[in-house]
Amino acid sequence: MRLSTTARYSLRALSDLSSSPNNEPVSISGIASRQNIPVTYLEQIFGKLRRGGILESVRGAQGGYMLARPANDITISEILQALGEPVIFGSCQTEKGCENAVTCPTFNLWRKVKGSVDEILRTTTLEDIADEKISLLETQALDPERVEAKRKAEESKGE
Amino acid sequence: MRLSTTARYSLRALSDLSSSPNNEPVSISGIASRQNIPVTYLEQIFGKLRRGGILESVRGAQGGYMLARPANDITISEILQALGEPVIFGSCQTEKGCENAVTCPTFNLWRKVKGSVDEILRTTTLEDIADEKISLLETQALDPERVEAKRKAEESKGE
DNA sequence: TTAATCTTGATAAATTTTGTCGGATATGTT
DNA sequence: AACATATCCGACAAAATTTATCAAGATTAA
Repeated sequence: MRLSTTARYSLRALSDLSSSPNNEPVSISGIASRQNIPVTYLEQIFGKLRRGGILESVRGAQGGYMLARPANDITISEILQALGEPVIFGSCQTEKGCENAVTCPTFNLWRKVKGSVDEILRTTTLEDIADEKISLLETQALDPERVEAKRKAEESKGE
Repeated sequence: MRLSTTARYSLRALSDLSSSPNNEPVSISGIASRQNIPVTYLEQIFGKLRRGGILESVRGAQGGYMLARPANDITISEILQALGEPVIFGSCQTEKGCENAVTCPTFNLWRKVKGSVDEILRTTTLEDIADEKISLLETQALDPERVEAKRKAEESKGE
């Protein structure tokens, strides 16, 4: 269960893009060199993002890319969707689905996990990550080590 | 962002294993044929699970595998860990980590997502999935389509 | 002893991801 | 018009990962 580098490149590139002055197209080569991403690879990615309605482009000299909408109106979920990187945990969750979902013991588990992840991705916008608006408290509350420590504390209390 | 078939095979196989009468070792070939998993592949997987403390084995004729602990004491998180399938979303979350986590705009996002997923995997046991104990209500509340529908309903209400 | 079964390591096949290349098209600037 | 800067597109290549197979060995019940 991991995130592709395509997705990571994309978020970094979009973050870079959205932190530059608006209304002016930004060239791929600039972003690529600042973010240390292969130019030709980023071209492909931006193509997808454009076709997916995340970016708009201006061709020709002084051209480049810009956000199709304000950063606070673009969710991470949309970005991943435009990249064709669906969040899938069970085979139940592929396009064609899985005929034996009813009897599959893991169906509900993956449904729950996917729902939880989707919830976060759908409520986080590009602006949030560009401005690092995600509350540190919020992330700490979910920090595995802290949760584990808390669990153990309660466990030993109950004994 | 997807789950490997190794992980899916494993959960199905373990689910099969834990639903058979205790104390008796179950052969790989039996599980493989019931669950339609390549025998030799399942051998590899069970090897990892044994070394990871999830399974115990009995060699020789009438031998096979059995759970090293009660099913309600084995979490999904542990299983994935034994398989060497860490839940990783940012490069920040690899073993070696990522030196620029402090300035990385996506660090907090992936930390939050990972925390949320880990929380579920850590609190769900093998028994839960074998018995399908995960509440249907719980999964429906997180169903993407329902959440989306709800969101839209509230949106149009507010206009 | 024999048959069943796990154990291990190497390797092969398949698939996916990541990255490259060549050329086409568009457009501002000189 | 000529040129420089860019996006655009499809095919391809390289690398990595996942999935699967194979062969030979070790263990043990019957």
